[in-house]
Amino acid sequence: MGSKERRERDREHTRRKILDAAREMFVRLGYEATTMRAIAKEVEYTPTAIYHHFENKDALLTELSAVDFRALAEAFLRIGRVASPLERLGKICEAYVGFAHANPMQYQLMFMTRRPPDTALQTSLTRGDPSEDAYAFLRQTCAEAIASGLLRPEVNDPDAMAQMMWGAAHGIVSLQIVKHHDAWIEWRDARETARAGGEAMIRGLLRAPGD
Amino acid sequence: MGSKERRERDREHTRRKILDAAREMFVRLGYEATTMRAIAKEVEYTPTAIYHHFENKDALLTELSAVDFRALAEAFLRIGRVASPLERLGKICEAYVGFAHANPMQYQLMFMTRRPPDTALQTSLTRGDPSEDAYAFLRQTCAEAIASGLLRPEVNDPDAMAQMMWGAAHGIVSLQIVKHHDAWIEWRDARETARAGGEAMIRGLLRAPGD
DNA sequence: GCCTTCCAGTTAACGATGTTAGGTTGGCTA
DNA sequence: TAGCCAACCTAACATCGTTAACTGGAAGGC
Repeated sequence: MGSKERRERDREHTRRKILDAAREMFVRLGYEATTMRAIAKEVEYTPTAIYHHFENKDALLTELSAVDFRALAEAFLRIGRVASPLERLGKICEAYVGFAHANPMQYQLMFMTRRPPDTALQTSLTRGDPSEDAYAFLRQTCAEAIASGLLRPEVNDPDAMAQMMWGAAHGIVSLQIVKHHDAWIEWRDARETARAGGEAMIRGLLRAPGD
Repeated sequence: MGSKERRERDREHTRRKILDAAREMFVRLGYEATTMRAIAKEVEYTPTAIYHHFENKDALLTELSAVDFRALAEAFLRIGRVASPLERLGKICEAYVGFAHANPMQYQLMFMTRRPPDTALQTSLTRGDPSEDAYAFLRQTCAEAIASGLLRPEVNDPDAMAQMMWGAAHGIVSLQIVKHHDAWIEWRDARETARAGGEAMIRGLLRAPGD
């Protein structure tokens, strides 16, 4: 006995090896440029062996992305609940841009690539739970900011506000990921730009003083 | 005589046909999904014939993108110079998001796809000239806004400000292009979100009243 | 202890892709 | 009229993701 467990462990082991190799190559070369054959060679298997562990190339990406989404949500969770919603919003922006800066390729796969509509991601991640879903965390913070009464009366929709804040941060980092080679633009540091942009946007949402 | 001109006209004609077919299919199916063979079939040529008019598939995309970049710059030019820089900034934001909304696939190819560092785009478009370069137009408007003295003293860098504004608009529209299928987010209308976000950001850059 | 079953992994192949080498043809120029 | 050149074609190459069919050896039942 115990053999079944060992088999299962072995299977999990090679599965892990494939996943690790795929991650490394996706990050280094990009998704399109890494080949199933190259991944197989890296882990010293035949290309077809991968298909015994994953449905197809996209499934590799999907599984890796789920890990990254969770990592981002965890980075948000580390911000904690101590600060005021407005302070927290600034820290979320900072953490988000820091994540993108540290993992540009993962970021590209997570937020800059159109995926087929229904991947296994749906089932793998619990949506709406702020501990696993970064958007839910952001949205909740926006809702608290609105509830605090510090914001202008016309900003009363947590989703609209979350999408505004997310968009501002995402736009700044993603433009640089795509275009930072275009030397005809004098690019400023993305983290600094995002910080200033986030601050400006929050300030612009604030109820005018003495109102 | 005149035959040389006719030949040239013919060449330009088939070149145009190829370009048109490629544009239509890129927009309808996306860049990766449209095939040189499919384009060739559409214009009733052999795949190899395309290579007599364009270096490769990427060159098709590059040439089409140059047209789109010019179209965007023209849309900006139509805003004119009448309004105050701050008003103009709002209109730029509106025109930008409108363009993205009207041509999502082109937008994706222009601003959401990493391109090889040096394409022929460099030579085809005059950079820095606001009449052909949308970024230059935006930057100049930011510079005028700064010069107007209405903004906070710490915002004094036209490039940083331009990248902030651009990023905010780009982020909101590009997130929706990539993620609007993810039904677990209650997406708000991108144009409305971008309008409100742009307004908020400009307001947040303003010098505090009575300062 | 033997026989069956299962399964990780293999070999070989399929169809599709972007692209190239090497013709062929038909009109222009000298 | 001879030659040339540009436009286009046929055939093919290397590579891609993926599938069908097999193999070898261990697991499990009798």
